[in-house]
Amino acid sequence: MRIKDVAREAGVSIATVSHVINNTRFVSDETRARVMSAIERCHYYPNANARSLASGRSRTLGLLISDISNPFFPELVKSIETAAFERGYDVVLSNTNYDAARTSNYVRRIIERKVAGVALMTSELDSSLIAELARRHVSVVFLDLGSTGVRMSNLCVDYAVGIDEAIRHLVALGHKRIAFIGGPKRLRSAAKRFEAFRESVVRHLPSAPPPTVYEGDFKLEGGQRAACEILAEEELPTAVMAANDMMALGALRELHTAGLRVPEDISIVGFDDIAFAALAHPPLTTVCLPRAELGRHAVEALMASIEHPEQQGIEIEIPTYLVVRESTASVRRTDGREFKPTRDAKREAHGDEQQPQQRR
Amino acid sequence: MRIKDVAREAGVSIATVSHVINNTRFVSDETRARVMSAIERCHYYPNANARSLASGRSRTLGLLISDISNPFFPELVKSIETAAFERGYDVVLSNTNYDAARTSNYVRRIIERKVAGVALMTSELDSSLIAELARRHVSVVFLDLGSTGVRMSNLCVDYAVGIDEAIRHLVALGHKRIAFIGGPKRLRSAAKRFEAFRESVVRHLPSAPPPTVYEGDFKLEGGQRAACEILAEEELPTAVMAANDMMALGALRELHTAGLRVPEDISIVGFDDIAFAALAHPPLTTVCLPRAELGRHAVEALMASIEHPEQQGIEIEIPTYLVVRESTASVRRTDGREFKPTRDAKREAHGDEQQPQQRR
DNA sequence: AATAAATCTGCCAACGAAGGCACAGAGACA
DNA sequence: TGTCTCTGTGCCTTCGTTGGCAGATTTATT
Repeated sequence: MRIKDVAREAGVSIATVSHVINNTRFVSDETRARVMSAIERCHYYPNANARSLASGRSRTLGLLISDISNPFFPELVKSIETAAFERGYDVVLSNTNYDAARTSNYVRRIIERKVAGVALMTSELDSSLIAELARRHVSVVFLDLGSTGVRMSNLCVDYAVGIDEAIRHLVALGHKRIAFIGGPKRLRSAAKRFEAFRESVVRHLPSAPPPTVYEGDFKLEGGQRAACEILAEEELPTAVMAANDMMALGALRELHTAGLRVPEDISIVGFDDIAFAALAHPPLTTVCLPRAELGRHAVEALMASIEHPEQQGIEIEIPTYLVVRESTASVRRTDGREFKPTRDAKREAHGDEQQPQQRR
Repeated sequence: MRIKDVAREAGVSIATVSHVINNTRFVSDETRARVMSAIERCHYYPNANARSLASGRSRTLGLLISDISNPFFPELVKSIETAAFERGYDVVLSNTNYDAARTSNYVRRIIERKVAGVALMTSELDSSLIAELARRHVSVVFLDLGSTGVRMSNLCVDYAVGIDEAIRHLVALGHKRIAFIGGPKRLRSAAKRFEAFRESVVRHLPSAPPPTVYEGDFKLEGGQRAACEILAEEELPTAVMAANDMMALGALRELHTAGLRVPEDISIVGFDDIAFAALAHPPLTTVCLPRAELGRHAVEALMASIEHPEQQGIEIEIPTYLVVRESTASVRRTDGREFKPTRDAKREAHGDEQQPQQRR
């Protein structure tokens, strides 16, 4: 069942069969029809490995993330996979598991496979690996990793818009003391989130005392620990913003077991809008990092740089936005009555509230 | 940077280089060392496509699931990917998205790629596709799809053990009226879960009235709808078991908004033990389907059938087990006092309570 | 009718590595 | 010294496509 058999069956040359399959040069309708029917009759499936060898590229995209079981990733992976599928590309998934050795091993495999492009979203990548990918002419798109000097595509998450929306939302609800639970400082994404928070608070609460900041680990436990610290403060904040939803959820749990009611006693805002967020109790107000969109853009950027290797280095900004749910509410005034929210606080955020599905 | 260059650099033949790389025939230590250093000096990365073409097999595993964003899958994918990585295989991920056309497209691609093996866990697979895979000599392992007649490996989830544990747990807590929220009847896995439930109830509550059964959709909404129906009953059950966690979570939410306290007023048991389960409020008692184990076994079975194509058709049972959290408690007696639980109810389940992580 | 310009198709050399076949050289043994 | 058996390597075909080059046929042009 090789192309040769199809050619014989159709009474044409191998080249012609190849060209009708790939649409790579004109073939008359009549010949094309003969070839098609021969392909059908032979149950011919082209050998992808032979094609890749001959053409030098495989119709494959690499996807290098840290851990698919981190609830941030599945949606991203799905959208990338879907976009790739539509373009005839397959996706090979690689979890670095936060392990540098493993990561470099993956990079090697990606190169050996002549993968057409890679989407990267893991901090385990040092510059030598990136240089290696560049040297081997693998198209690369960084997802929120900050530009790395190399002329490669880069999708940049705009943390500021969403976080600013969140702060405005809180301020409109009367909050003035807003604590922040950040991620590990060494991580770029954590730094960017914090910076956006800080600037926004300065802008909207210029006269308020500077917010207290706790360093978390982007995990549930970090949120819980931070919440404990918060609870130990003399004066509690009226709202807490966490740099990601897992920590927000951790804080939520901890504050709850401490007897505080959310949002009546304290408001919580998360970041990412993972599937859990909508299912939490109460459903979490959070800033959505639109991962499906990120994935789509990633594949588009990859395709562009595969097809036009000369014009590398696209930069795209992915905006974030607030999704208001039930973990935020008006701050209670010292006289026990509720703060009267301004109109801004009631405005609906444009989040599309999808519930995660379950079915097999 | 082809093997030819390495051969010249090392002063040996192409064949020798190939053989040191693949460890496929004896090479003297001295020659081997020369080759290794030449490989190093040349920064030689073997071309995976050429290797696959020449050998007829690519070191790739296919993974065909319905939807990675379904919280059931990420852990499974991770364990498969990890096990494959350790054996030098890459994983190409395919989401069928519950779409038959897409699925058959994927099967075609899998064949074209000369993938060494595929793990299947999606119901969008008709027998003609399976036959096609068999004809093209692709090793296949079914994950909980029921034996399909074909002589292929099959990992079978043993629902009965875990569900029986759950029912014993509930009965020990004094529950006698246990409702069941099932999955879509057409799905094999849903049928198996229900059957296990039914048998267990008959065994442990022989004199009780037959439990009421609600048909759900394996999604949050299905659980909510079922809970509504339950709330409309004249006599409420004291416990609800759902065929998966998403429905259990949906029911939990609905019962909660209806003013019922879980577990004080009604107990809930889920199935799967997805990451959400431990984060719910209250944390969900559920039957764990150990997906990491399932994934490991899948890869092992695949490797076995790749290396010994003659002895196909391995069958393995994956046990399930109860994880007791806080959504189940003693039933309240009609006199208002608590039912005194038997010792069985307090026994710790052997679940390893891992929190999902978040970090990038 | 001769010629030029399109159309359409075939031939064949890559692509990079695997693996069967064969052979040189070293040591064993007579 | 001749023969036999290992050991360790090299040569060369093969894997199934792609794509450059050129050839054959048809159609437009003068």
